[in-house]
Amino acid sequence: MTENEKGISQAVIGRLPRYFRYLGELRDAGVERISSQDLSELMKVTASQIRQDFNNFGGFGQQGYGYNVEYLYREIGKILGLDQTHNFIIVGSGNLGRALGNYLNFERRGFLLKGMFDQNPDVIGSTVRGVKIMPMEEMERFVRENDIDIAVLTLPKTSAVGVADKLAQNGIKAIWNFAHVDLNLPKGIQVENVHLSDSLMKLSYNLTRYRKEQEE
Amino acid sequence: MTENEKGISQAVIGRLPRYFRYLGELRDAGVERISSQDLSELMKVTASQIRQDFNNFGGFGQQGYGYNVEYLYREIGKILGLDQTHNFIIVGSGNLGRALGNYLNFERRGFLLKGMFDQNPDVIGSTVRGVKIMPMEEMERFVRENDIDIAVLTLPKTSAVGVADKLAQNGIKAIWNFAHVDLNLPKGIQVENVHLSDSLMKLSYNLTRYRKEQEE
DNA sequence: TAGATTGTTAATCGATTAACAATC
DNA sequence: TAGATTGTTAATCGATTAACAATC
Repeated sequence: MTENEKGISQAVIGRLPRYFRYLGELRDAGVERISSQDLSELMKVTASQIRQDFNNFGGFGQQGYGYNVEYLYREIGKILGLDQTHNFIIVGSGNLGRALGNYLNFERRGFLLKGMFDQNPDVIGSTVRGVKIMPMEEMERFVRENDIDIAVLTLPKTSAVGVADKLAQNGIKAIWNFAHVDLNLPKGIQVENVHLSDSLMKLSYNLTRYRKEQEE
Repeated sequence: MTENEKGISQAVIGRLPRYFRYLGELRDAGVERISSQDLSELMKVTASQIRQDFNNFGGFGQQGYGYNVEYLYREIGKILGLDQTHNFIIVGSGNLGRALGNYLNFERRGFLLKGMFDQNPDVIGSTVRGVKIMPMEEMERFVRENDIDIAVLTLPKTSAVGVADKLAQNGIKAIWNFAHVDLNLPKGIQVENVHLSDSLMKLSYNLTRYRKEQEE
């Protein structure tokens, strides 16, 4: 990492996790080094793009040699902030919230589930992987007192905006938003949206379009 | 829709679901017409982009008037293929698979859950919203015999590739892939990836970066 | 008709790809 | 050293924004 990481486009950032995944797999397979050319064939992107992407963060390679897989893997991990731990909570403990709470891989990457919340008395008090589901009323205090960085919003869009505002007021740093609504939070609070139905509609578009083309 | 919808960029397509959502909300709020200017302020994009996007599919507006909300909403729905029904199955009936199976909104958009599959004997035989979870061995036959368009893959990446290949061989048209692996399917089979951990890493990057900037 | 606003062309901006000199 | 491959500049491509004539 260099001093100047500002202004790196979201296009580049969006590709980092995929590089990270491929490099992790190469490392696990015992591969020591790889050239941008070989990686490009594996990942089906251009070698040019790979080199440009990495060079946004400084030089990780060596002329005539390529990239050291282990080193590059770790550096990208650092860029992504995976060398640190982040405490997170899940707000909305329905099916999706509980599914995410059960997903163990997040822990491996340094994301630690500290609490879950819901307003449904039937689920309050039960646990997911040892983490208690608490009533919504306790959320604000909990965020303040437990050094919570990230909140995962898996609740209906009607309540999502209000909850997000409360979280913002209590010092949350980032929101992973699964509610089907755009949140409008103060600059400085990072929001990453996962709009599942949008994703399904995109699939539907491509499916429909392809069919029509076949009919022509 | 015009005859020539080929070559529409994925950038445009990716924005359609968001237009659809805003227009649906406007319609529900009883708004009859809207100008690209007003919509641009609401959605925080440029009016130019809105007009360009819509004009990819032909003219939906009227000079001096703007766009009729109801009409535009329906037209975008059609473009997205939401005027048709699609049968889908869920392969992998763990927490995430069951969460998606319980998500009722898909039904409202014409996506009909016809079957779920798993290899775990503990869940086979149980139901999600009346839909039975069947053993994996029955998947191929089921796809062939029940006019299944879309398969949702919510299973570990180790089995995802093999299952996707089987689905392809049995005539699946589209795959909504939640497994953390890139599928490599014959051209013509649409794939939409939802890589949740990639999304979380992006959030982590932005969070980490913002912090570093503050420290400077 | 006059005013408003689209549809569309032109200008700009940014991202991707190509090329190659630097260097291991 | 010669060969390989990066880092980086330059060229191309595509997407976004601006401008405005067409027209309701």
